[in-house]
This record gives sequence, structure tokens and C-alpha cells, in this order.
Amino acid sequence: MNNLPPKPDITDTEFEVLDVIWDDYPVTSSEVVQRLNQDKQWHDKTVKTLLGRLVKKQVLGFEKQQRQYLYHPLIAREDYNKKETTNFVSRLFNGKIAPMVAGFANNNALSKQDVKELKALIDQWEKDND
Amino acid sequence: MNNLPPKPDITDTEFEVLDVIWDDYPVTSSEVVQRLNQDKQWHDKTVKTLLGRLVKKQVLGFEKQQRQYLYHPLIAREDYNKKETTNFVSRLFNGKIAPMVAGFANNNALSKQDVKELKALIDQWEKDND
DNA sequence: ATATATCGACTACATTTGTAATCATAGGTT
DNA sequence: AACCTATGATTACAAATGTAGTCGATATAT
Repeated sequence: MNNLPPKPDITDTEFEVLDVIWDDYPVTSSEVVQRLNQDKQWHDKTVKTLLGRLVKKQVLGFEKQQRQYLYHPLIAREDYNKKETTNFVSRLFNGKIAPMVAGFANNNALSKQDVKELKALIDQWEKDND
Repeated sequence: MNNLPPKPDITDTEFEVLDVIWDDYPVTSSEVVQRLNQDKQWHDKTVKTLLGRLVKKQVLGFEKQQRQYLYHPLIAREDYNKKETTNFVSRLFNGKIAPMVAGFANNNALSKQDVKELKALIDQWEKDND
């Protein structure tokens, strides 16, 4: 278990690219450019560079389709999220999730819906763990 | 509200330094070096550089004590944590905390103690919000 | 007093990151 | 067939980052 490359270390801009690819793939670079341009103004050359770097970092793979490439992620969003979460909670909250949620709640960022989901989550956890 | 400098943007290594300062301050640079050397092997010149950068970024302040400086944080750990958490959850989980905790739970990283704390948290929240 | 160790200031430098531009080429256009 | 254009490959380049080294002044030890 856990046999990933040492540390892909995805940068902020690279993440933006990866993020829209996760939404739906495989995808061509021009499609990626289009998706990103809903929100940002990135030069297509810039996006191409980022795609290349993600490929080099083995975060993305691709297949040739004629002259173009069809990109796809090599790591799942869920896995990435889990790893990053563990890291984050570990660094800032000593590995404890409750204090993090507490800060969130204390920030008035916790909605009724959030609480409902958290309760469901806990119920499930308790069911699973005796 | 929220009148902080645009974006301190504390780097990873800078964070390590700030982290031990939060533990207890004010503190001299050599004490910071010592605290860090419990875990890492950083050259003291490196730590000095990081301290300087944090001062320039207005993350740390200091007062002279004879020839030395006594450093202290200019931002509270709690505030930093809250801001980073909001950012993190927003980027990876669309701003929703429950899916994040879900990933955490699903990772078997959730302990009985965590659950207890989360429940207490929720009870408190419900008490506060009608 | 003099030599030495220390401290902060300033400088150094390779690598990474953000942000493209140029170049060669395969495909479509006329 | 000749030309233009979109695409991937390669190159560019300033700013940020990680990781120190040098310098001048001040404490400290002898």
C-alpha cells in the first residue's frame, strides 16, 4: 500500500489544471484551456506548459489521438484529497480533526446542512465500529 | 473585518519556524534554532534567513534586547489556522467540511476520541444555534 | 587590551514556479 | 502544391524558495 511516487508536489497553478481534468476526461489541451478560461485568463501556452509539467511529474498521462494528446489523470481526486487532508490536519492540528472542525464552526462557516451530514457520518462510523 | 496584509504567503520552511515561535515567545533566534534542531538539521544561517523573511512579510515582529532580537508572532496561530482551513476546504472540497471529514473517516484516521469530540462539538453548535 | 565567538545585515546561488515566446511540424485550406 | 495554423517540444526569464556564506560590529573570554 502507498506506493506512489515520492512526492508529486503539485503546485497551485498545476492544481487548477488537474482540477478541471478530474471533472471530465480524457480531454485535449485546447479543451482544458477552454474550461479554465471560464474563470481565468491564462494564455494557452501557459496551460500547455502546465500540462507538460504534470505529465513529467507523472500526475497526468496521455494518448495520442492523431496529432493531439488526450490527457487523463494518473491519480484519483479522492486519493489526492485524502492525502492532502491528512497532511494538512497533521501540520496544523496535530493530526486531530475535531479542532479543525471546531475552528470552522467557530468561524460561522458551519451550516445546518453541514451538521446534518456530520451527524450522519458519525452515525455511520459508529455503526461500522461496533 | 479581515484587514490583514493581502497574502502573507508563508512558505513551508517559514511555517516550521513560525510554528515553534507560536509554541512560546518572545524568543531569540538562537532559541528558535535550538527548538528546530530537535527535529531538523537546519543551519543556523538558514533559520536566520527565514526569520528575516518572516519579519519582512510582517508575520513576525521583534524587539531588541541588547544586541539580540526577541521575536514574536504578529498573527495568531488560531487565525492562521482558520484562514488556511477555509482555503483548504474551499479548494478541495468545494467549501463543504463534511466530505473532508468523510474522507478522513474513510481513511481509518478517525479515532473514538475524535468522534467523541466531534459529537460534543455538534451538541454545542446545536445549543448555540437554537 | 586583544582575540574570538556571535549576531544581524547583506549577498549568493541553484531550483522551482508562474507566465509565456519561439520553433518545427503535422493537418487542414485554397 | 503552397500556405497557414494549431499543436507539442523546447527555450526563456523574472520572482520566489531553500539553503547557506561573507561581512562588519558587538559581546565575551583570556
